[in-house]
Amino acid sequence: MLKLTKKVEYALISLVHISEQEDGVNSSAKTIAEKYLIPREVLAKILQQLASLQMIKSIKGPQGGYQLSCDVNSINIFDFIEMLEGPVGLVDCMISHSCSQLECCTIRDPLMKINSKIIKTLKNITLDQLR
Amino acid sequence: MLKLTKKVEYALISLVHISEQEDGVNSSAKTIAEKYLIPREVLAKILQQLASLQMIKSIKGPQGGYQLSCDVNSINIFDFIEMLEGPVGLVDCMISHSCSQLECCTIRDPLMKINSKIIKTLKNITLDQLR
DNA sequence: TATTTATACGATAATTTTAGTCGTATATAA
DNA sequence: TTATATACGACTAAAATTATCGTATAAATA
Repeated sequence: MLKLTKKVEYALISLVHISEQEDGVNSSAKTIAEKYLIPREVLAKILQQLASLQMIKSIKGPQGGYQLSCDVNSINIFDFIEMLEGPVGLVDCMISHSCSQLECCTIRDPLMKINSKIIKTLKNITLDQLR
Repeated sequence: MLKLTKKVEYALISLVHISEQEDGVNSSAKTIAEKYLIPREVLAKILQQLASLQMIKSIKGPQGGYQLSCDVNSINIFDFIEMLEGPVGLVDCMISHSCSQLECCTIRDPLMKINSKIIKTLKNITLDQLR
């Protein structure tokens, strides 16, 4: 609980890697996977998702791979996580407004405050700060 | 991801409930389970764990149940979570010092800082603040 | 133009974590 | 003695996460 998924972890590592390449240099899924010991297929899909989110652009064919196509200093970690994983919250009712406890949990309000603080923490860090 | 478990959720709801009872009044697992729509057996075990952690004391037999036996204002949420679920961290290497990425993830240091901030947030809130 | 390298993507499988159930034992109030 | 309640181990189910497989497509280059 309270953990990041491997998907987010792998995505962060990859983005940092890609953002550290010099202009015009491609990073392929294979290269990154081998360097950071990430299963190739898993990483491939994550990079595809990052590409569809316009964070990186793909170059097909031999010598192909990915290049950065966003400002890593203008994207915060919380937004990044939600782009990859969808809505995030400490408990379901922060996300979906549906509460399995019919009269709704007595602790919702305080949990919302904690939730906000955690989100604030994550929003205050941009991707370039991971480099 | 980044979610509390139902176990923690149920435990918090129960503790708040129990802490709101007048002195000498017992709260049974059945009562709490029914009031908050929590599966009885699941709740029973959580309450047993809270009892073994000395946070509540159990009274067996008819009219039995649980009573508060700790200072809810001296226990913070982070410690509470770890008492119930064990070590908590954004990524495994914050907990076990083992990193599946042999040369260790390039993003470990910045993640540790984020981790610390989240822990600090949780440590700054005591259980009585949920009431 | 055939070959190699690389991305694209859907389907599915395996694993792990979380959540819930069942059965039986024990204590105690009335 | 009976009903009520906790104690606890074993087990099952469900959900989320992680990993694998197969096939298609694009493009560089020999």
